[in-house]
Amino acid sequence: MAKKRDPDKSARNRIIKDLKERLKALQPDVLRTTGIRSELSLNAIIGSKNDEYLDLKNDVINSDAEFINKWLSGLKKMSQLGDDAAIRLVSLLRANNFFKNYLMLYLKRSFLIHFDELSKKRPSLDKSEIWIGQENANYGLFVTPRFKDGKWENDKSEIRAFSYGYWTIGHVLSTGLVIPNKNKKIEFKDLDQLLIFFTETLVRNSGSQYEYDIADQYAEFVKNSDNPLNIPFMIPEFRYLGIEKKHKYRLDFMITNPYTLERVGIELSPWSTHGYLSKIGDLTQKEINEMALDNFEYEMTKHKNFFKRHGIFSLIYTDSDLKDCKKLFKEDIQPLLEVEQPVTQISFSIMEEFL
DNA sequence: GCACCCCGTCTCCACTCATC
DNA sequence: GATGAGTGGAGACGGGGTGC
Repeated sequence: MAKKRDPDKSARNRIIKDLKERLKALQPDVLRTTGIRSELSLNAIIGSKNDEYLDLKNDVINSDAEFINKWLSGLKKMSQLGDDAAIRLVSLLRANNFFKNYLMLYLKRSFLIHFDELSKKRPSLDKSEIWIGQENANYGLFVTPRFKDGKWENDKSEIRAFSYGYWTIGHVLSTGLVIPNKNKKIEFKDLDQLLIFFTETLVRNSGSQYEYDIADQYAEFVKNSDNPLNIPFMIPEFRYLGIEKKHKYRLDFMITNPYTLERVGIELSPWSTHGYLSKIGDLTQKEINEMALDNFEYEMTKHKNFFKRHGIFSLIYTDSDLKDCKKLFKEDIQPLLEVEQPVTQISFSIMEEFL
């Protein structure tokens, strides 16, 4: 189904069209003077090296000048290292003005075609895979999942082209949740089905009334939103060790800002499960204090480790907060879900009008 | 060393369907 | 009816791995 048109995107496409026409006009001279057989061959000689000259998976690039600069820096570096294809490109660039002009227009066009992918923050490969849930009911959430050699992995080259906001409701609806080491997925036909699975399977299994309550608030919030697909998915039971069967720690919830990729953990920490000491009738005061210290150390180490390994800061809510989960959700969690896309730094409409 | 296969990159083109 | 956004397939090149 076609989406509503974006005037800035239309302007960008008109600029791309103009660049294509200029490239077409230059092509006969480039092919004649370089001896390259065809347009396809010429484009492949330039384009197939993109991933080597720049870091397509991680670099965030906001202008064609920056893209061309990085590309040429990568080309120079590879030619100095003795790469034959790069040496060939450098010699063509230095000796042939037709080729030089073609290359500059080509790179500019390539940047504009892939502007959406290159200008957004993208998750690194190791942060494109999340495992959630309990020991025998765990699921994987990937950006571009594919099953290969008996396990799930991301299709690396497609991570940057992913069209939904990373770790949003739209993301989960599009990829589903994968079953570890089996070529099976839990897929959701619509939003209602996803939210029911979220509250009644993923969260209810945790056995925490507070988590269940917060999950209900979240589901209501998503249902009432004008644009539910763009809302960050509130990831439940985020596993510290990923797919490993024996888990070390889990976070109650984790929210990722789809634009900045900043992660925030939410830990509901009532005294009854995180501090209360049972069966202490025969223990001395010293032994009781040691037990309490162990509990405290465990909790604090968990949050330090989540930050060190996964870059997650955690907000910890105790009994006084949990007395009113509705208030907690509205005041503390909802603002993390109401994220807005930063204004695009380049206005293609302005470029088209004046340049 | 060579041939082959697979994967990852790119562009072009044909197609569908919403919007102008 | 024309145009444009989005998608998927085809075909190009380059690199790495493998087998002979």
